Amino acid sequence: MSIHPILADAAETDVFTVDCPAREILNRLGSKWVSLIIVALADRPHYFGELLKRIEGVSKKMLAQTLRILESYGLVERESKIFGSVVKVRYGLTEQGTSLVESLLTVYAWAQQNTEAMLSNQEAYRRTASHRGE
Amino acid sequence: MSIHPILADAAETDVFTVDCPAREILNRLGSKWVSLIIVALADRPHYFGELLKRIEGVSKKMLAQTLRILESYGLVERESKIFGSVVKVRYGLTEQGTSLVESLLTVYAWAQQNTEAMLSNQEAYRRTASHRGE
DNA sequence: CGGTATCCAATAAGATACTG
DNA sequence: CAGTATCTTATTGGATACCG
Repeated sequence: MSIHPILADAAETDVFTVDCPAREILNRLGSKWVSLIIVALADRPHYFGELLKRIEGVSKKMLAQTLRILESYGLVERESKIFGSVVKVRYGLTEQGTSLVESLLTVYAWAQQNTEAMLSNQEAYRRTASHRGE
Repeated sequence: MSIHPILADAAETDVFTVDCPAREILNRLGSKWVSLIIVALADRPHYFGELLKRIEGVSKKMLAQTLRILESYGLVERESKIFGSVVKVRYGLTEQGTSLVESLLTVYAWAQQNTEAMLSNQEAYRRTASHRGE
């Protein structure tokens, strides 16, 4: 197998280097809620409350905090809308944010197709237990 | 924009659900070293020491621990080889592990192309500081 | 509704030392 | 060389309460 072109490119802005900025970003994308929020916004913008309900398990704190980070990166944009006396805030992907969706969905699809095999493999691995003193 | 087919599929094994197994896996993949190790193994198998040197910043502990997790999932396989009196252990991707590489590299490529813009956007965002009491 | 502030728990990760 | 064990620190995430 030859070296993948993207991997070859990586040798210049080397992700394997400690001070690679992209490595920082990758770590951010890997945080518990980031990709989930981006994927949740993939089809259309959502209001804060909608996201809170759609993404089970996320707290207001984490949702707000993560949206703030994504906004700072320019992946997500806020829009306040007035409804009578209440203000609702709608979040949507920017063009840059949208450009990430396709890649994330590919990983998601992979996860959905491979999770079962991975988990059963893991169980078999544990039963072997040649690596634990039990 | 219509709902992406993958996202539509997701409605069944719903990633937005708290007990979605794929969500757990996705979180695992997002941990600090997992994707980096898989990408590092993309072109060819590596010995433990090679990985330790290639992936800057990783400690022996984290490398061993993460490799153990990937092995348990069946994404990575170990092979011990005898060289005279010393034993070297070579790690390589399984077929399943290889099937993940392409998706990961797409995200990596995106990160490398967008990191600069994101970081400068973030700096501008901080300067605005309309969200901090300073 | 859409947040913030504060405090606390869980987990991930790092340093260091030791082993076959 | 390729780890493991132990301890400590850093980072994340969650619960709760309060605010405009």
